[in-house]
Amino acid sequence: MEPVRIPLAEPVLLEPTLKGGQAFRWRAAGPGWAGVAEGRVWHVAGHATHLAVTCEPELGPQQARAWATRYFRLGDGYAAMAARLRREAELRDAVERWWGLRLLQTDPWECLLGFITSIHDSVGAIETRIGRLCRHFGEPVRTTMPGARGWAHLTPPPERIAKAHEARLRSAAGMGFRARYLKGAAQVVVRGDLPLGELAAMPYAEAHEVLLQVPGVGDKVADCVQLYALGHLESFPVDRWVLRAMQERVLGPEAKPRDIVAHAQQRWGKDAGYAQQFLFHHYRTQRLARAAPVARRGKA
DNA sequence: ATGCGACCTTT
DNA sequence: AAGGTCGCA
Repeated sequence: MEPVRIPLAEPVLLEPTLKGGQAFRWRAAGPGWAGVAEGRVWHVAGHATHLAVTCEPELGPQQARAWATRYFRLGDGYAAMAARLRREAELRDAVERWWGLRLLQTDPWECLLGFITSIHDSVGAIETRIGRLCRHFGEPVRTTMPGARGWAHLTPPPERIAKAHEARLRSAAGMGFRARYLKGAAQVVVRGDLPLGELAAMPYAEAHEVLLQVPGVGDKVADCVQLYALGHLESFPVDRWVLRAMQERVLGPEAKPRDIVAHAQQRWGKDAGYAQQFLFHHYRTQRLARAAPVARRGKA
């Protein structure tokens, strides 16, 4: 399949976008990135001026283009958003350094599964765990995609997880205490009590309340699903990194997650989600780079 | 209402 | 020590 070329108005920084904790199934593959999403294996490469996309099973050019346009949120008016955020003192460095960092629009179930799996762990461990989960419970598909050649495994649907044994989710996938959450969430979805298809059309606050009823979903996971799958761009997921960044740079050490969300949403509105992504990525990469050499000596 | 420890496994 | 959630003081 000839790659579909998609012209870009603004650059897309693939590495921080695909490996920055929004999705967990992308790997470096030759000149670009290979990943599994929405029942297919994808390969995406790109530059400042265009994206080149292929997939298996193959898709027509218009459909592949439509997928990439949605997945990378190419219609968001990136330049205007980034220009607005760049005027904010606390965000300026982050926006300039990571111009081209994008928000993804992923599948709601894959996203929910990913962020329940992510609870209390590091990105590397999360990717390993999700890989194992998919290998053991997901449908295998043969692929010749560069970087993924051989067999890939699709994300197991809620029906599959709902009937899996919790003990196997723990041992085979390494899910630990999250096994109970994930199975519970899958059961809620299968039962029809979490209308994943309808959430995007609901207002932020309403969808948030619905998501909080799901086992394993608290404020942070709900906000991740709302931001990365439902297109609720005012979501502002507060994890350890964003908590530290906002406390250090904006609201002081006493600020609690609730205060931070409220502040971000009233200050940045529908740009809050992008603001969070810039802040998270900038702060995290800085801190990891600075902490790595020191960490070997012991506690900081 | 607010705060704190437990929770599985892996990096 | 790690991208939280839950349940109980």
